[in-house]
Amino acid sequence: MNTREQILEAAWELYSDRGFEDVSVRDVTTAAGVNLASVSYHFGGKEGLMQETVKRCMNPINSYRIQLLEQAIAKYGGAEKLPLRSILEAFMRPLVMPEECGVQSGLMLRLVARYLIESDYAIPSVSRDLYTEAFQIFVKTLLVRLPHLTPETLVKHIVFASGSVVYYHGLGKLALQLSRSSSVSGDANEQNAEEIDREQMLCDVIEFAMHGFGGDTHGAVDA
Amino acid sequence: MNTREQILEAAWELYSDRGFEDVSVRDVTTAAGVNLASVSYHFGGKEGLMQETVKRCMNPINSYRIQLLEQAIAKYGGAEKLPLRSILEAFMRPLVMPEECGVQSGLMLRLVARYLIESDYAIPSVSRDLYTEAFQIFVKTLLVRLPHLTPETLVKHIVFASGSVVYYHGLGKLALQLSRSSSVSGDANEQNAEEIDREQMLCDVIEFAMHGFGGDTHGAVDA
DNA sequence: ATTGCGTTCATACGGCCGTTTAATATTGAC
DNA sequence: GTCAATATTAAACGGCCGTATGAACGCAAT
Repeated sequence: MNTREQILEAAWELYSDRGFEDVSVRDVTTAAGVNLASVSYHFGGKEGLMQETVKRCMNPINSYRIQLLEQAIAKYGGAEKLPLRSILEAFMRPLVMPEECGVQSGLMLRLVARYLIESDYAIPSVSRDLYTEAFQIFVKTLLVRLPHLTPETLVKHIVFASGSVVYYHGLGKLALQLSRSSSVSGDANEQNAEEIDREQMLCDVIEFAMHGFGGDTHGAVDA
Repeated sequence: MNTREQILEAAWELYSDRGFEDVSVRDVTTAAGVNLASVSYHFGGKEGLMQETVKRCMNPINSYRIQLLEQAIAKYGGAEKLPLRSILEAFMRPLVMPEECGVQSGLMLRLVARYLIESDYAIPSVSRDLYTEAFQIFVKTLLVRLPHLTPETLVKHIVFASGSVVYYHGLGKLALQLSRSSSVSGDANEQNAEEIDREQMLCDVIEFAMHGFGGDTHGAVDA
């Protein structure tokens, strides 16, 4: 029964690092130290392994989102008193700090981004319900706080905010290099040593998005 | 000499639609109606074709960004009088309306997103200089308008804004479905008929980002 | 001890991949 | 018309891919 977990763990790491299409079943089983046929046996094939890998990552994220939102509502004693900042943090923190809900960080955002693009933005059916639930809860809660905005506008802004954090996670370091380097570096694409401070990044993107949300009202932003 | 162009055109379409790894050289040459070996002859191999395809798309985008910014500066008679909105539009419009600079729309954002992810966010060296130039020009211009912000902050915000538009372009329709559908639809992932109004989307994301930029100053946002 | 079942194993299969080769066709300068 | 340079072609190469197969193994229940 350990084989299944070993496969998932190796798959998670390889897929995040190199993408789905580029990683063969042999790569996964070799890294996991199990037999080639185990993937067919446990997951029915490569497609099944891919979906299971994404599911094991997306589901905790969406559950954690809902959990954080409920905690915040309880803390402030009702959705109507909930600061916009707390709502946004509940939605975005699981993306930036996935290890807080048991998902290995660092590779998560890239894995999800890969999957969404390669699958033509089709969320795997095993995760779709949970994804839908989380989305609807947040729209409803935001509607209490910002009743003058339409649900469509709220959805739009949530997607904007998510895109900000996902994109920055991927391109942030590169962009900093590009903006600095006055064509200093000889050979291109050298890896930058300094890691991005994720807590700071979360804070920044929340700040950015908060003004985007509040911008329509000029006053609903608190704290 | 026509063969080269036919290959590039077919490659562009197939790569954007199905991804780089998933499209074989045979797929491209068949769609282009040319011989299989032509790719090796004209581009040295698949990698060369991929880079050339991305280059033919990114370079016009970055050139158009610079062009729009210069036009706006000329219109307002100096960078110091340039509205923040115009700067942001100059940076983002080429992403949303690539056909204005000769790049087929619709598939462009997906192609770039795919390439960046699959190449580990390494911009092809053939486009890196132009990309760097555009980025530096915009940071410099923004610095004139928002002198109280650090270059690092500006870079961050530019990336945030770009992520918003890219992400929304990919997930916008899906997110709308998810937020609406109270588990109405039986079979998942049905294609939504209504197309997103791109001009409206550009306007929305500029509005969103503008408040994010201006949010730190509470007053620098004009018009 | 043996039966039955879930699991793991080594191995083989057909298929598509990217690239190469050598022959042929096309072109343009002289 | 000749000849070299450029461009296109058909065919083949070795290699890795995902999957299927049937035997071997572990182990509880009988």
